[in-house]
Amino acid sequence: MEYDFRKIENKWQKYWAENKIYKVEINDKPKYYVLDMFPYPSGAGLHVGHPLGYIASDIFSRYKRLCGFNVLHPMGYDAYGLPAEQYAIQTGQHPSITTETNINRYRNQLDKIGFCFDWDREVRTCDPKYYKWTQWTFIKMFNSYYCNQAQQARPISELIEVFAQQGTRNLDLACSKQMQFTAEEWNLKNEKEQQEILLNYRIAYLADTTVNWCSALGTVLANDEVSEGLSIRGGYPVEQKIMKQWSLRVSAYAQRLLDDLEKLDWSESLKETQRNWIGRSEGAEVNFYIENLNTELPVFTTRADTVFGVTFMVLAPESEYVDKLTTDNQKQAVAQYLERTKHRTERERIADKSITGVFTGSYAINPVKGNKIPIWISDYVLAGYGTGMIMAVPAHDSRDYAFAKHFDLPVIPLIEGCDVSVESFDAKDGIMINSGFLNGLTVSQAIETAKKYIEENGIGKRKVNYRLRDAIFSRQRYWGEPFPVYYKQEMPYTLNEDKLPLELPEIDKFLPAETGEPPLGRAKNWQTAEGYPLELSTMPGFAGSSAYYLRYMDPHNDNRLVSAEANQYWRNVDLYVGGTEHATGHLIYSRFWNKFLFDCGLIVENEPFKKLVNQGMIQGRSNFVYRVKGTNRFVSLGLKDKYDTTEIHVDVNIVKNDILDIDRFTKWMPEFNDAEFILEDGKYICGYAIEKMSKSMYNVVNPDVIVDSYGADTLRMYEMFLGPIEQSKPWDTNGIDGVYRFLRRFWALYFDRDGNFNMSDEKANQQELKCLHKTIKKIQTDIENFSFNTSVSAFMICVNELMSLKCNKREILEPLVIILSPFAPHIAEELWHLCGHATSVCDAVFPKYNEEFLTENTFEYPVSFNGKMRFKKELPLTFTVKQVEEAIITDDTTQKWLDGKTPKKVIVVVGKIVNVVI
RNA sequence: GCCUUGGUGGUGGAAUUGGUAGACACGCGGGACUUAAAAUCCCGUGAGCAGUAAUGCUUGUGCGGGUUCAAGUCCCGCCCGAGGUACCA
Repeated sequence: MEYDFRKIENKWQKYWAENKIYKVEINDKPKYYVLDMFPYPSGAGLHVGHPLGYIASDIFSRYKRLCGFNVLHPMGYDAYGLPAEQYAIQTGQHPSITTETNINRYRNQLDKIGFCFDWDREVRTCDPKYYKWTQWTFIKMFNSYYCNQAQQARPISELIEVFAQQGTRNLDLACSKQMQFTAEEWNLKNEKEQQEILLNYRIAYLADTTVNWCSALGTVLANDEVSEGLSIRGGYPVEQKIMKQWSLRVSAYAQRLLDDLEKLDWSESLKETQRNWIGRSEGAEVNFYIENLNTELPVFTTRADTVFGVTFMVLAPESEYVDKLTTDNQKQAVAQYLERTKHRTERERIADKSITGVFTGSYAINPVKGNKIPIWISDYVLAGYGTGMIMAVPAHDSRDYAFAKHFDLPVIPLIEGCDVSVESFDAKDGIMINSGFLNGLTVSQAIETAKKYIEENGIGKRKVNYRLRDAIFSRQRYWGEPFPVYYKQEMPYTLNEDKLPLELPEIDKFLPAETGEPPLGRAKNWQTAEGYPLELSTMPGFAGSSAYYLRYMDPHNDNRLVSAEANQYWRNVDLYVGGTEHATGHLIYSRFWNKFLFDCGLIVENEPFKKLVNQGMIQGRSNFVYRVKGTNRFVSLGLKDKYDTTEIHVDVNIVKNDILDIDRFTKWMPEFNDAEFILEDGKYICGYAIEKMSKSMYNVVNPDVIVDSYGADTLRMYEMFLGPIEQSKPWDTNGIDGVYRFLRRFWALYFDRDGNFNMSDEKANQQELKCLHKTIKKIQTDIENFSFNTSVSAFMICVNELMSLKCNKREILEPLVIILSPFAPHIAEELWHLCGHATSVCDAVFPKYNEEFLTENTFEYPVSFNGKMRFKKELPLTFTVKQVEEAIITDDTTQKWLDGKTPKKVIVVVGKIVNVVI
């Protein structure tokens, strides 16, 4: 019987769906949770790169299930997003319709690949039943503060009580800006004033913040949504602007996010990316006395040792101290400078590195040296980092150096023997000079000594700074979760939980309102029953994706985010598979979100994703044809140098193994109808290039096309065979035939010459058993190591061997079906049923290998030695002492190493590798 | 600049973690079957040299050194690619 993959795949996909084979419930087996990053359903549908990670996780899920685990492997959709909204703006079609259509298309494509998802647990972030819990968590965050002493989020009600009793005394709280007040002061404040203060401590808070404003998109963006001054989506310019926005106090969790990375089984590079993003730096906050303000201002430095070399101070243009420090005669110059920097976008600032700045007119006093130093303003200092002001040490910081040279400020070298006439000396080694009590120390000693001095003399304190900022949580868009927030006396209050979900209202147009308000400004009656106005912004994309993994545990629960029982059982994700592009976005937010819920005692695990595997990107492999200029003649790749040609992208779907299907090409586009061809060896060979997979390059390969012509099992195995899962690689169908052939050969093992299903019950011999057990062992270790490309090879070797042995024995072939089933579930299911089983192959048990069949021939040799060696000559399966001796002696290096001694015990494995013992 | 990764045939990629480098697959060459093609199957395939041949020898994992009986793998110094990050004080 022929291997009819269409028939087989349709049959079993239907069977799986109808019988809910992959439905999971809590039971008494051990659990295993495998999660894919859920997709944003874009209009373009899935391309061949998307399923790569899904296939890997599917194989793993199926394998774990065969090993006796109760495997949770759900799927859903990250359904809020900009493309649907932009499409809505252009066409007027409601984003929910676009989203629904796209989801259906995705589902259709996913179903064809034969995944073992439990679709009963599907979630969509735009579903009110789902986002009810996103809003609910937001309310929790609004009603919490972060206690630095306990390193934990706590209810805000607790803080209100403390304020009423002791004010801010003895408190160490995460906040937007340091505040100090007594209980009396607190108690005298009115409701609005108290609410204002509380916003400074809430984990979800509303505040004036410097934000990335993208006017082309009409919304603010988070740091991870901006790269090099351009928005990641769309590539529009982004500028810095101060706006009142919702933020999440992620920075409070910086240290925990950093520390807990240690426990995670993630790739080193991903952890490193997160460490960089969190950006912990240890240093000190040093107070500088400001003469004309009669006050002290702190600056942050990691180089406290260089305090004797401070020759000026620099303030960020956005700093709140700019006004206070500007003296009357500098007012105009400063105003001019601010005007200029304000209108520069982030991108311009990066592109144009010319040095700019202006003197404020004020001076500070060096706390160790007592001299007067001028205070400048420059945009090379960032308002959002440290205190927005720096002490400049031009001799040992290249940026300060450039500034000093440009404005002709003094440079004082602090390290013995360094030459600062042309550039600064940034390295942290050498012996200190010109530095008072630090003279003669090494730099690292000096840093420590200086910090100690600063603390002991009340000049400042040790301080740890983080680069990680709070996440801006408002978006001026329509297609997102509404905030469960209303305003009373201009202060935000959250809705009662029983009002949730607060559903997204209908609006007539999806553009911002004429008033300049976000789109929700167009909604009618967007207010509470009492008539208080509701928040007009919506939440960003990461709101819905931060805790979706919890919702899968208990997706239909309307009373809890997740029941204690379900959470106790499923705990957290054992294996998370997805792209590395989420390293500084989703994967930080999700960890933060999870830790917050953990602090609230709502969930049992403090990290969401134990093990994480990043699948590589699949790039496109474009094909080209070469048109002779000014004609409609096309010349094959090998001959193109003889002509003057233009390179034209050609649809990769009409090219096979770089050979152009001429017939289809002429029909592809009208202009090619009468094309002529200059062939080589009767074929038209196309050129190729590796590029991003995109429509405009005609290199998008749709998985449906592959499934149609080769079947889902071939697609699955081929995607795995392509190379290591973490590696990026171009999609290249050149090898797919090999995998297809393998499956057909595999199929043929189970059928006799006449095409009848045929297995014998005869006992397997040693060789057949070895072949099987070798394969079981290899596949098992490969799956556990996520090395799927080598697994596919192992199957190929196994089948080739069994074919040459003409093996048709049940004892061998039946276990083989089971170990193949994670990779090619359809063909395995068919064969499993043909073997006479009534239940699905996924309920079988992964066979155990027997080491006995794998090792042979242990041989005792009468002399002494220690170490490892190998034979140059291969030994036969059975051999004599003499043969061993000969084998050893023929090997020069071994002989040299033996140095006249003779081994005592020689262990031979499969005639090859030998352990030799003294 | 800093951090993280990689660099192996014509191509994608293997290598039990220090033990016959190039598994498996593609491609290519040769053959069988066929009227023919497709499909299928078999043989060969890193490079170089010698031989009628089985085979033998030399060389070979980005470059240069080192450790070791033995290095793609470990150590030192470079070169190149990919990704992350960057006026972060």
